[in-house]
Amino acid sequence: MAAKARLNKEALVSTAMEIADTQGLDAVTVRRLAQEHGVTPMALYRHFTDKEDVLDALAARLFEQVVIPVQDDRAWDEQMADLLSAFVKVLRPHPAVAALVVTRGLDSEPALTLAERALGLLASAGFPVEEAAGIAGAALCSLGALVVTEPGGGPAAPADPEERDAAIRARRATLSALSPTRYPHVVAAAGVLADCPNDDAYYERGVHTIVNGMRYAHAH
Amino acid sequence: MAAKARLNKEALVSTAMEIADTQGLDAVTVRRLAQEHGVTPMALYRHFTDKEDVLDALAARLFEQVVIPVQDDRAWDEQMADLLSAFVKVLRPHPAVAALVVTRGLDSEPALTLAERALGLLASAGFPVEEAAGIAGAALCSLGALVVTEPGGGPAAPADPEERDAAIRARRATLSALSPTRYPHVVAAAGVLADCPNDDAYYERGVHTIVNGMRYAHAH
DNA sequence: ACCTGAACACCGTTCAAGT
DNA sequence: ACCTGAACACCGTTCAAGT
Repeated sequence: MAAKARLNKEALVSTAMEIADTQGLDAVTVRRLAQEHGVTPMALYRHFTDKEDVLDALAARLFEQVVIPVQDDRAWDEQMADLLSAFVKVLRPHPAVAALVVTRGLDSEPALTLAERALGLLASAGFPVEEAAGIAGAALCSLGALVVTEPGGGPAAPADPEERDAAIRARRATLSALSPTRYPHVVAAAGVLADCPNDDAYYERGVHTIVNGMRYAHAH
Repeated sequence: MAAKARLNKEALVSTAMEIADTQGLDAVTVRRLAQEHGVTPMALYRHFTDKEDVLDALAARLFEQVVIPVQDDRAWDEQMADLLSAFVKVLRPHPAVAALVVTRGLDSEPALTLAERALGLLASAGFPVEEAAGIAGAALCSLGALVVTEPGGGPAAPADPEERDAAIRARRATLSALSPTRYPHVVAAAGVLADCPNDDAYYERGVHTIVNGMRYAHAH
């Protein structure tokens, strides 16, 4: 990662992504990013106006990677499920960065292409614009929230697998030690709550929950 | 806010909440908190192990305030809607702190009393434990995500109303200026997207979307 | 145009010390 | 037991300067 060519924005975002994935979002630092590229911190300010701008670019990179499924003649809800699944697929490998999606919303240009598609599907279903906007925004943010809670996710992620497992064990122990009379269901679910199995089934359920909520709103 | 009595944990959390609400989450600082109580930064470390611990306490304070509705003999889904509404009611005045709910999950003791109730309702409906745990966690986090996107919400909130309005105007201008051929639906919804009306109806829809997703999963 | 260097006003946190 | 004070290793960002 030594300074080879000229300082490049895309490359900077890429290493920011790597740092976020491995050390958590808090480790993404102007100075750290500069150092990783063998350059002075101030050199970054030629490509970003702010640190905020760096994080915006990081979130935008996520949206860029979404492979938006081609439009076909299936029902709107089936296509919506595919669209949301494509989004989740991109978010899952980057739980720390998913927090940015939740807190920053859909400001970048790549995010808007995704939003455009979601709004289009809702419009084809007959939703009024105001309702569609609220529903689409909520859906995308909720999916972000789903991914953020991935074990070892979040802004201050313990990415070290050993440390991660220790944290999960500690959590399960705390939950199991709760009063079974006051928290019967929490204690019963201690195992699942401590290391909630954020597997394919978990996310499929999340997507289907959201799509079905849309179906419900559609049917009044 | 001068130093009167001895340094008090509850009072510290209260001023942390005020700061978060008015200046955003980033303004919540160990040094700032100490200064506000007329005390040295290190004095806080008698009440909190970490800055993380301060933020955990801040999130916990939110869960404490939730007035959990008393159990009655209505259907599980109606009671669930009330429970989630009670949670949203507490989150709404504190959009910046809601981000902590999303990223930190349900670790505190007050959060677990809320989770216990949600799990109980799902169990009474006949959901298997693993599924119930995933659904309940996702529901609460999603509601947090809904509130975080409140205009002027999020960790770096421009709480100054004048600045907030300026940001909204700027966003609407950007969205309206997009290519209407590439982003027809986004442009059409520019007004709503820029200052999405996070009113009662918006949150009611959010709650109902989630509850109905549960109903769907229940019916397979 | 692109990058450096020194400086400033902040952070969280340590360690040792005071009362 | 509770708090202070000085210090350390970090931040983001400014301004002026170099090539």
